[in-house]
Amino acid sequence: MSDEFLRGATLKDVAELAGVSISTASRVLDPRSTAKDSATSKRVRDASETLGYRRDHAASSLRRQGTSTIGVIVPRLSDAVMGILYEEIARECERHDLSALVATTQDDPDRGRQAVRSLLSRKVDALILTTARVDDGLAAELRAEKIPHVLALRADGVSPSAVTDDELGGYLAVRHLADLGHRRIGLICGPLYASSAVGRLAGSRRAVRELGLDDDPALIVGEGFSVEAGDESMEQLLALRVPPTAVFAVTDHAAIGAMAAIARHGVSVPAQISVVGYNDIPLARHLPTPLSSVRASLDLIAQGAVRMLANGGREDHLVFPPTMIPRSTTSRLT
Amino acid sequence: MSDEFLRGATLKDVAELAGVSISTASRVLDPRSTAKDSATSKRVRDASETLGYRRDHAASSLRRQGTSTIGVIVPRLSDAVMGILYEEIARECERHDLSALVATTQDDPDRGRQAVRSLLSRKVDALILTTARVDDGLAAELRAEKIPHVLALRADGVSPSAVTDDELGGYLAVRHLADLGHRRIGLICGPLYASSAVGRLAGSRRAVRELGLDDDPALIVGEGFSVEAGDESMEQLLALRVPPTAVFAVTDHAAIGAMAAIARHGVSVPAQISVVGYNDIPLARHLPTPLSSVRASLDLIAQGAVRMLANGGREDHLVFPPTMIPRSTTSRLT
DNA sequence: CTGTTAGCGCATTCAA
DNA sequence: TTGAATGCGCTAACAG
Repeated sequence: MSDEFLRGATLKDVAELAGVSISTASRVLDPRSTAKDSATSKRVRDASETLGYRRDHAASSLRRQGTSTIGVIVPRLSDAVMGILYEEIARECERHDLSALVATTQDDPDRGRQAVRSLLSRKVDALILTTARVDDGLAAELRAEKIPHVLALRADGVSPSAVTDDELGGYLAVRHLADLGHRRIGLICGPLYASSAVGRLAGSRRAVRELGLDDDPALIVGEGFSVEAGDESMEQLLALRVPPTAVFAVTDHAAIGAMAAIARHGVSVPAQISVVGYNDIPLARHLPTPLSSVRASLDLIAQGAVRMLANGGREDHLVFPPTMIPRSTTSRLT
Repeated sequence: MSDEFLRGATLKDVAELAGVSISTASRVLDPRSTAKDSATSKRVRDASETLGYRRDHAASSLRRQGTSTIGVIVPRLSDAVMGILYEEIARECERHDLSALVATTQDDPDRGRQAVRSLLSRKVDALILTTARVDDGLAAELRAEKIPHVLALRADGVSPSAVTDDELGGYLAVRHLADLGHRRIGLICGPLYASSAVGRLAGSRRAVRELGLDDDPALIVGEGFSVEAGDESMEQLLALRVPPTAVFAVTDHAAIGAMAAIARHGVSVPAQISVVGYNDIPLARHLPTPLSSVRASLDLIAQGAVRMLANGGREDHLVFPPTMIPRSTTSRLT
């Protein structure tokens, strides 16, 4: 084929082949306009086709201000929750004729700023951050610089956000365990820089108080979302003089880690210890012992976040109610 | 602050504030040149700092041909293996002063082409695909159009690639089970459009033949990488008149699904059925029953793929040897 | 509806 | 070392 294939055909090439001016070609090929079926229009499209023309995204977005793409910042992609959330966001973007760009931060505030810079340098129209920290003013800076953004999954109470009602989720989890007769419930918490972790803890604490459960500070452990964190935290709980009969973990991964620790100690789930996770990732229902979990609708969060950006409207703070999904890791205290 | 913060300061703004020409500012701020400490140089950097200048990636890459970014195509990001692999790729890109852009395909060839177009339209310098299919000529098309690319994880035997020795991995898995005395081993396969799945199957078949194991076609089932696929496949295996005493699953996720099915049938792992997975994802060692798995070095694959692109060299076909990691889901046949 | 013209922000010639 | 000028590929005025 011609070299156009190599370095990519330009609008000029297409225009020449179709025998029209560059601007006509540009107009015909404009994805926003509906396809006309005039003769010239067809010639241009044919030319574009045979040359394998691809609009230069850089040049295009340089000219018109705005790229129709939104930047997404996540702590990591190796975490199923974040992977799923990002996919949902990308999917929703597509529906709005937007594209998505990701950057990861490893939950490091510095890398968070770096990610913002990098995405902004790619001229994204707006940002979705899933990395908001209560101890870091990144969102405030974005507000100060008037950079359109939405917080997802984790909020800061100020910037527009789409989250699940983590407080309610935490409450439901402990409530479920209490309904099964458990009075001594371990809480495996996430990092307190994440509003989601804080909310889940607050909710479970409320349940403990309201229901008059065993309120022992030693039952509150952990500060990570990961399998490893859950594993270690559970070890602490099992080392207690009086271990809990049930555990609520801040994420499904932490719950899985907790179950690993429990298994190592020769204790059985749910016969001796009940476990509840959070997020209801697809894996949860397919574990050897299907995991009871609080379902957070990542799809709704994603849709909400993208829509707030797309509509430009002020829907401000979306909060979706979670649902307790009982499975096989929770049972009545005997 | 000034409006520069809003729409982003340009090189012109920086130059004016520093009292130099645009080209001088451009040169000083060129990330490739080492930082000079002349007076002007410092003034420019200060100006850039106070204005919060961010180079316009679009304009920059429009001018010089090339964006120093590579496009990565994965089937999905909700799969831990792909998430991890992408993160490793992004990390390695950073080391080479490159950036990475992802696109997902859901393992759909059409969306694969779409992803290529989209990435190419963003003028990536090269592509890494983890979605190569033996039944689809996408890689061949890239070769025809002379688009620099490397296949990772899955290869087509022609385009440059970085993979693990899947054949060997499959062999090692079955070999491990045979060493434990198992003679009737179930094979939960992946989709045969993926070279990785084909290789693992071939390797396990070789082991079956070489070691004179029970060679029953009914023992070969499945065609998916997912938890669900593993679950369903295991159901088939358990429905056999004479079920296997051990199972090798094409991925850890499939293995987890298999264990879920096994548990539902009240059968125990590894006492009654041994299970081996593939990839050794972080989760594997943290399962209630730690999963025996064949470790594939995703980091090496990622590094290899990026380096082949960065060095531009012809390292062609990198194959990394996998390692069998025995844990608690496999035990001697009693 | 079409073509002409003028930049978008930047990197790189070329002269000084 | 610096600055003036040019154009990357494209879209948006504008005028016909």
